[in-house]
Amino acid sequence: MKGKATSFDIAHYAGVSQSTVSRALRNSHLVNEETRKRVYDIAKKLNYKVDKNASNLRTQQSSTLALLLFEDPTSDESQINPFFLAMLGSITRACAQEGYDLLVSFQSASADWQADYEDSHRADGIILLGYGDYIDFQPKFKTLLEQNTKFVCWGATVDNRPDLTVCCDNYTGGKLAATHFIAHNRTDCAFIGDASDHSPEFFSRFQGFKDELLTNKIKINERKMANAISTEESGYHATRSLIANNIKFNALFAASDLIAIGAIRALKEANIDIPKDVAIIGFDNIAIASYVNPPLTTVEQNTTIAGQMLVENLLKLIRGEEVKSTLLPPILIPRGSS
Amino acid sequence: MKGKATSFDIAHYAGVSQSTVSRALRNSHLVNEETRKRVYDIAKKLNYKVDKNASNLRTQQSSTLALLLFEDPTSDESQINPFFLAMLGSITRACAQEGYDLLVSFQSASADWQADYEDSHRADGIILLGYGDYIDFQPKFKTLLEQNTKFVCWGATVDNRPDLTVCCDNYTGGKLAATHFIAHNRTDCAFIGDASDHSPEFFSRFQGFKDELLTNKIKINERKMANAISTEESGYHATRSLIANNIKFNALFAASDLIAIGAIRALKEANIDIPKDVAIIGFDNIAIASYVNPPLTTVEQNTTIAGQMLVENLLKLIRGEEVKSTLLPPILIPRGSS
DNA sequence: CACCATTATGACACCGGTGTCATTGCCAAA
DNA sequence: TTTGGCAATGACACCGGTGTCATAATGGTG
Repeated sequence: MKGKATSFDIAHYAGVSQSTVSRALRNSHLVNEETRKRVYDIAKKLNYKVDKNASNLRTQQSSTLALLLFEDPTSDESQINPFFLAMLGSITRACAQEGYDLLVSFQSASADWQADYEDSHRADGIILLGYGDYIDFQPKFKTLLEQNTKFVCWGATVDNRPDLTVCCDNYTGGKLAATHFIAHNRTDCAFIGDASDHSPEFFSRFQGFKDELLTNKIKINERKMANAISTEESGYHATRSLIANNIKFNALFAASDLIAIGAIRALKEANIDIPKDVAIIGFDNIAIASYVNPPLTTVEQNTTIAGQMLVENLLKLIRGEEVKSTLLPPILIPRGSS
Repeated sequence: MKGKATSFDIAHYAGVSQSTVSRALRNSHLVNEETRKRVYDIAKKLNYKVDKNASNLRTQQSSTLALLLFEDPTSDESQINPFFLAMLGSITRACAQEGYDLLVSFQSASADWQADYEDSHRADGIILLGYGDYIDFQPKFKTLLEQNTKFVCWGATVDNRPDLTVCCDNYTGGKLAATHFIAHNRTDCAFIGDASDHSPEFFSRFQGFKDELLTNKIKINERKMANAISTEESGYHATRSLIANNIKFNALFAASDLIAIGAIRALKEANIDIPKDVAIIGFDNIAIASYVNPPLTTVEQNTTIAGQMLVENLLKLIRGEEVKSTLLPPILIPRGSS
């Protein structure tokens, strides 16, 4: 046998028509049990597999989802944010569970990625995953909506369409951090992250943090805030600049664990003890968080559930079912750093 | 316009035949420059994308590679081995660079995964990635070879076909660890991993370690060896059992970083100081390694290069080019734990 | 025995491209 | 004027399935 077997080959050996083979293999009730079995056996013997391209072409769907990972353009090329890797893992699992394949692709936010995967019928829908400056995304979201592309995204809000977003309740997460500091009498707070609205997730975390402090009549000094993107390097430098400017604080809320880990490095270098001098709370609960020294107190986002929700909601969209907006509850994980 | 635009729509608007549209969009020199431009403009306006299913069906190839990740069946469901996540990241990048899409899928070693992706024309080739008991794999490798499926794998050797394997030089890596211990006068060595040949990678690491010690007239006591799979938990328990059995050693070589990290936890709990009482070396250099306390000395496998080599070799196989066997050089990264 | 419903199957168009071959128009060489 | 060659394009089969409609065989009923 040269090349791979087709349904015609099976039809030939089974002495039936190709139509019947196709039906038999899809367990149509229209085919005789005995015939079905004969076809199955021959298919197995020939190592036959349905040609997905032909099948997809005819049925106009692919049983495949595409995951587009947007990287922080400034981040180190060789390392991927562990939080997204964890998400990738859970999304892969969720897809497998639902019988879908997953296409994974890295994208830069500025590129022309809109709709490429879905328009070309490579995927039935798209999952967008990334921190970053979501302002770049809004016009592209519009294009996607216009073309009726099925997609969901993590974190970013798409205007007037909360059903397209799966997101941790970052605001409440920020409040949890503040509550924890207050309970431990650490009220001289600093924040490292991005308090502007370029990064809506970091922004919400900060808002929750600030508001909870205010509820307790504590104000956060603007000088005790530094910008950082979600990398260890960035957290390190932001913290160093606070220290260099002789800014004092006894509590530090970092918008992500990577930032927090960078901050720990900077503080240690400056001989500032954690948690005695400064208590630190991060965000995400990436795997590393429990292994750093001291172990990092953090606000957990459950990536397993997040991945499931993204896949589940996207499939609902594809099937035309109603989707409710999804806010995942954060949990504070107290460890040695606070 | 209902539904997505096809090349016939473009042909209609451009006043040419569909054949010409197809040629124009693929930059055939057979089409007039002016026509090409007109077709391009209309395609852009209609947001046209070539239907990959139709295209793949006709050309009998998919510009897609499949990555099958085999998990240690006993490992925690929710966490993925960070080393493989790093590999996944680099493979994704390498694919993108070569203009290939990547299908990612988790598999259990025992399942019927052979050839599914390639036979169904979803992918042109397969990358197999996983630690684990490769004995399960051998019969499946045979099937793949018989069916002329294009594949490469990480770590596992496929009989008589070294060209199908990309692998770190684990033996040399093991020697590096031994050399380092000897240089620091730590000669009372323990090993945690799997010294049997169920796991060829761990086995080679151990062999290299043992042989280098022997070269220096040092023998490793069998009682100072414990089995573990590549998880933190497993490393923790293996180390605890050594301690419980009152086995003494001043150097510990762990077959992977996760094992080493588990070992660190067990040793700390037993108030054994690292590196004063026991020096530790791991293997992989996962991201966490530099953040644990103390920072873990380890033998690095360069995941970026590894991913590139896997993709590159697979593409060569697909194109029918010759592939040489690939052994990647390990590097010892000295840190605080030794 | 005629009639109809039911079951099992075959024939065929179709999905949207790609590749081959035929066709047309035009210009230069014979 | 005829012939040959080239550039540009169109017509059409084909990739390997799926879905629809037509058809054949079977059995039960009046």
